[in-house]
Amino acid sequence: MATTIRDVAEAAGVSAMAVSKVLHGKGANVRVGAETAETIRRVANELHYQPNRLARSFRQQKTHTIGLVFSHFGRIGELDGYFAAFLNGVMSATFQSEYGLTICPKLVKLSANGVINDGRFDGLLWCKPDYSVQSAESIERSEIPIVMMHAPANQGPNVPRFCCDNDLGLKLAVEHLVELGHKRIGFVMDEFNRSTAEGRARIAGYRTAVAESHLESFDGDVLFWDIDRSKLDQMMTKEQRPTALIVFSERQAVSILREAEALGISVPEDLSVVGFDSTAFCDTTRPRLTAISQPIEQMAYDATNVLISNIEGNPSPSRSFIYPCGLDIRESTARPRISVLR
Amino acid sequence: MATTIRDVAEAAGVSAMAVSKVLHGKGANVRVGAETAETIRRVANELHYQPNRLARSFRQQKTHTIGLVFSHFGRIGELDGYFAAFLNGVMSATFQSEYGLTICPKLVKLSANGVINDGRFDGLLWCKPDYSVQSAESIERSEIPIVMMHAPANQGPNVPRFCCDNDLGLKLAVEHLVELGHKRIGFVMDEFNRSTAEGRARIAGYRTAVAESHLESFDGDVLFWDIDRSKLDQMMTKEQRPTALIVFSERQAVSILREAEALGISVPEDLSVVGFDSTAFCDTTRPRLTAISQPIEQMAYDATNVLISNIEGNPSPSRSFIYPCGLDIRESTARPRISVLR
DNA sequence: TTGAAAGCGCTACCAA
DNA sequence: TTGGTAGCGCTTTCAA
Repeated sequence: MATTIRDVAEAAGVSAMAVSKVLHGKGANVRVGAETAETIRRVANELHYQPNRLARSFRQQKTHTIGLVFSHFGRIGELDGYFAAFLNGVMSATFQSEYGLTICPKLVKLSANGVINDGRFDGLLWCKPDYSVQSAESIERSEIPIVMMHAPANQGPNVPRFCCDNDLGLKLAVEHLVELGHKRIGFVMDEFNRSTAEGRARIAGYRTAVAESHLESFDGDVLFWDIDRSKLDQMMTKEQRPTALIVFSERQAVSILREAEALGISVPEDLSVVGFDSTAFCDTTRPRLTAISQPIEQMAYDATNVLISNIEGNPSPSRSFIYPCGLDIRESTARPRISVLR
Repeated sequence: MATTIRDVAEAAGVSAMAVSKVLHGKGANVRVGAETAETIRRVANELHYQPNRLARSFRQQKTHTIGLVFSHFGRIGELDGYFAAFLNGVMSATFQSEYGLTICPKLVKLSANGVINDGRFDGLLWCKPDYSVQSAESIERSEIPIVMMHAPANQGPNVPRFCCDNDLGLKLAVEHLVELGHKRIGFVMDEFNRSTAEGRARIAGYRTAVAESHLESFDGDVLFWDIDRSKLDQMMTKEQRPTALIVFSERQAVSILREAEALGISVPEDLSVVGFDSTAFCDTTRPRLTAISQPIEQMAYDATNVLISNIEGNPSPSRSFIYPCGLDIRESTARPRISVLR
């Protein structure tokens, strides 16, 4: 069995309290002389004493661990920089403050119910939340701080939320394309994100931007693409086809690039493509991908730090943190061919 | 304060034991009638009873959590598929068995000492281990199972270890290049991995493969590149320059591709490049990257499952699990230009 | 079929 | 300057 604080105390001829004080600085009133302290440290070392973190956490009601919750936790994409950037931000903040980071299974089913108040975490970072009633209730009843990533400002429970300015991002993308001479600009996303808060926010941003640029909307301007891959082909063979597509994510944008290649549509000559989440990855595609940027790592870093502040009793007012989007122009966008413009 | 098992017991007019039995099946000797059980469940529900996992873990000495240790935990690469594949394997195994997964700070400094026996984890997955004496001692003294990833077979502590067949991988790469007509093949890696077990294994594999193919070794055949970027330029402007480079990782291979582009060296015409870790990412580079493959996700999945088996008392014999490498030929390798062959 | 008691390892609180 | 006591929430063990 592992050496306990009592073993050390006994061997050093002192009380358990003295050991706790010397090794962990606990026990505000307790004072220990320099010699005694030295003995305690020596004995602890000799016995290979290892403080039991579980017992300490239990006693102190403080685990120094943050839980990471994804509303849908499938696979991590190998093909985009999003998760890496996100995790880099989260890890750098948690590790700076010497917290641990735990990723839990089954968070979907539980709607985080089982995780919010089970004592394991000092706080929860919730990424891409859904807004089921059940979740909202759990969150309201939470005894630990919660912070949300990619949660639009004006819905859901009242916790700090971090989000990029989707409207701005889409506006920049549409304006860039319009400047190049595009008149028919489509938006492509996967079926899943149709029900996501972020998905809806981006569709809305797209429609607003298109309207503000006085472009005509057209049939199938928002394409849900992952179910039926032939849709893209159908769309592109129409007489009046879009000359540019804005795509929900890097990953999906790459799929579009490949699909276009397979269909003999050359990017950017026959079709301009804009992605979302401009990471280093966009420089590796061919052609290099023009993309809307959001400062993912910074957002994750800030969100985690706000969470930690809240945990440590410096509450930030529960409010929304909105980050501006940018547009990184690379090679996948260009003037449309005249022939296509009709 | 949170509802405890005693609150429930009191409200239901039974003992705490009865509640524990009904809600968690604990207490082998305890029996509870169907009606009483129903009452208990109802009351627990009404009071929003949430079992305290910390207390349970503490009592049972079982946390249902696995610790993830990296010998050097800097940033996750956004530009390669390695980490995503690794984490996908680990997560899918942990979550299937309903374990949690914790990533800890400061693992470098502590050499995992502080983490091995502090009660937080049921087992440890150690990735890319170094072999300091300190680490070895900690591991020997560990009271929980440990499994190692990317640990060569015949060195370090006696725990299950998972590794790819680096010799085979390098052999395949060299043979492929020799078949294409290459005579001078270099190996490129970063300074850090020089001291890594895996780094040394790959250098050794490279040298063996080159020798077996009866190629002459040459000055600077193993290039440590990240410190001094001009080295590549120097090497490529030599009269007798390598016509092909095998690179330690995807990420570094991409850097080489870019550097070559910047220097006006065209790949694969003037220089063939082979990477290590063939993930989907290699299809997105330009030119698409020929790469040595190892089944990262499968290895991570298997390693995690072996760890869980060990935790749950079905020890696998502590032995090495070696996975074969393959070679995925894409576009970054070709016959060398005659002019270069001299 | 049920309950009481004891204690996991540690630290807040109170007493000396 | 030091130590004892009690108890965090739960479950193991023993008694009824």
